[in-house]
Amino acid sequence: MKTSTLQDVARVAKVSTATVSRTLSNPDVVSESTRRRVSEAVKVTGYRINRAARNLRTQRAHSVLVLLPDLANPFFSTILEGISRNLSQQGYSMLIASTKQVHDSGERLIDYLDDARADGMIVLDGGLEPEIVEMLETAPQADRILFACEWVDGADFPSVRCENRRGTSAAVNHLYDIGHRKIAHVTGPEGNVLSSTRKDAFVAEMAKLNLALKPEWIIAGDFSLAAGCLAAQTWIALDVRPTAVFCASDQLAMGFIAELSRHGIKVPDDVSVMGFDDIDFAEQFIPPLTTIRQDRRLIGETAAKMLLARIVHSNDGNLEHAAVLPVSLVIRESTASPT
Amino acid sequence: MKTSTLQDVARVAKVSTATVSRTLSNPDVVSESTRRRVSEAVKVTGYRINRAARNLRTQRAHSVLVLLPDLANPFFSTILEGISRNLSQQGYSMLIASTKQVHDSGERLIDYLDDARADGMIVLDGGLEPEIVEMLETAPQADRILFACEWVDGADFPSVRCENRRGTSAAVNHLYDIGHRKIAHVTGPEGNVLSSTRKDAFVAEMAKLNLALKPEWIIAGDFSLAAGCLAAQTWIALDVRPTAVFCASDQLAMGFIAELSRHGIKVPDDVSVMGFDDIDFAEQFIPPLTTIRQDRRLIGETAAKMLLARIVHSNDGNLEHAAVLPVSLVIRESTASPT
DNA sequence: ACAAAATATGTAATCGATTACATAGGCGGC
DNA sequence: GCCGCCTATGTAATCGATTACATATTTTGT
Repeated sequence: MKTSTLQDVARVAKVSTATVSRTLSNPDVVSESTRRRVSEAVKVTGYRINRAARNLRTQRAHSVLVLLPDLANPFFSTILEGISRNLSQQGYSMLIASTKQVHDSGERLIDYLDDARADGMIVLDGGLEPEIVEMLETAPQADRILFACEWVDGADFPSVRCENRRGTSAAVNHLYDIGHRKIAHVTGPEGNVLSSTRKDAFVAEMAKLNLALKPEWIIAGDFSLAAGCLAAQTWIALDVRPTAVFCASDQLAMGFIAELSRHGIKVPDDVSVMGFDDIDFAEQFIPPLTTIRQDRRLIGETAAKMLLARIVHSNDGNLEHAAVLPVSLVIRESTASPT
Repeated sequence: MKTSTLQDVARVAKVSTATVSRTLSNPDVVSESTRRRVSEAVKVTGYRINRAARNLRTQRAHSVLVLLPDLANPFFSTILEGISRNLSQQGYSMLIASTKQVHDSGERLIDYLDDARADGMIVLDGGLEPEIVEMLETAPQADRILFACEWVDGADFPSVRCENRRGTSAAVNHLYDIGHRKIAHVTGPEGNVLSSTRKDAFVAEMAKLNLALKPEWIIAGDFSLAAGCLAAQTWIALDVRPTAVFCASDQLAMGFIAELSRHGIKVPDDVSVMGFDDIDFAEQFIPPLTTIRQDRRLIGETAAKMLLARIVHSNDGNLEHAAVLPVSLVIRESTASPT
């Protein structure tokens, strides 16, 4: 049973292929009666559009590439869900690749756009190497690239972000409000925009509250559980231990707490610990994690919406260039007043 | 700057498009000198193949759809990484969709294959509704559908699985070996093949060891953290509390332990708890989780390899139909001898 | 009632790569 | 020197949908 084509439908409905095509993509311009005949013929033949043919003719791939730093990182799955939901509503498919892998395989990122595999690209990785960013910026398809969550300083791509500064300041203020005066910060990876944004905001907020901040209270990490463990060891070794720790990610916070617990140090009794992100597990962690919540599904949906707008009205000047999404403080049990 | 086509390359190299195409896809049949001229012309023109055109002509999408039960579930990300790695090596792209979403949007799953969007499908969801399974089975493209991790009882799709029975028996034996005689089991969701396979294996192993097994020691769950919490409440309420609990997933085990901890019950001091999967977080959990490890990346790679073999040699009878991948017992700190 | 406009449909070119078939040239064998 | 074979390349049809343009038909305005 070969799949049937527009021709087959046309034959059955006794009209031209042009009419069938119009009926399907722009029903208003055909008469009621033909519309019915064609619909009937579509049903009879079991016609399915051949996307390769349409893509060739329309010069559209009807799909979008989503680029992750690392597929195995669960942080991104909810974002993907948001993206996917929005794309599929509009008849677009979602391609996934990881920057690591693309890089390893020697493929050029821009190829996905160049070779008509994807109409646009959502990049969830602000850590692309400068020469790759340069390549993306100068590519003719640069206006169909959008950054989400992370971004690249100095490059002018449209982007979706969350309120990193406000989230950081809310975190510091929460700790301040419940009585902490010595607060440490575990950062994300060196060179990452989120890391530096949150670190800068942290320093600024501490200054604003007139809190002392020793250099060694800023502990370098990299968003991972493992880095959180290391950071805990660093904290343990401090002469003066801050009574509260604001971590740049929930995973860091969990690793931090896990390591403390191995040393018999209790959270929040002995030290308060906060994360950032509100990943699914944060609520189930022991203790449940106080954190800054990002609506990851919304980030995904917004990114998809903005990118599709650019793909569809590529020449329109009135396109939103940056969306900043709200975050919120979620107080659970990993923070408490110092004793 | 329009992107250049085969025609452009042909013009520059002063050969026909046929020769250019051959040079690119089958260099052996063209002479050394033309090969050089064409390569040069490709470089000069910056030629990139147009995949839509090739896909149309070759009747291949050069992409594979991966279907998840739920995009937001982190269990799958490493599997995806394995799939993606293997696909991109072979020049294939990875499309992602979730069964939930496809279902909600009223799309038919088979459409992805029908309309030339994807050449094959890797399904990570054994819980598809019977009418959907029926549709997939009877579709002409049924031989390009492969199940991984989960499968559907009664349907005869090629599949990649892990040794669920052996893993379960290893778990029970570990608990037995360290001295437990009363062992409970928290199951996965009703109707899921993994749930029933593991439950049956659990019952069988208990019998083999001549251990008593009260019906209420089999607690219904659904792989989630939340279900683990509920199961803990059930366990707490038991007249006779088993001294060890084997959970059908790591998330269950974590929820279980988290809830116990809220009731002041210590793991492994008061009860031993095991999971299944060895998700990334298991090692960092407090206490680090004893579990059965599945190599999720290998599952993904194997699935991709098997599916591609079917896509490329669709008529070959010698195709592997089922791969069963090894699991291993990982002993950490959530299990100990009963006191 | 007739020109003009609006509506409905058909004809055929087109998107860009692949490939069956045709052809040309080179070479060896007899 | 002729035939056949092999190699390298070109010609042109093809995949299936879209759409500019042409044409036929109906409606509208005066």
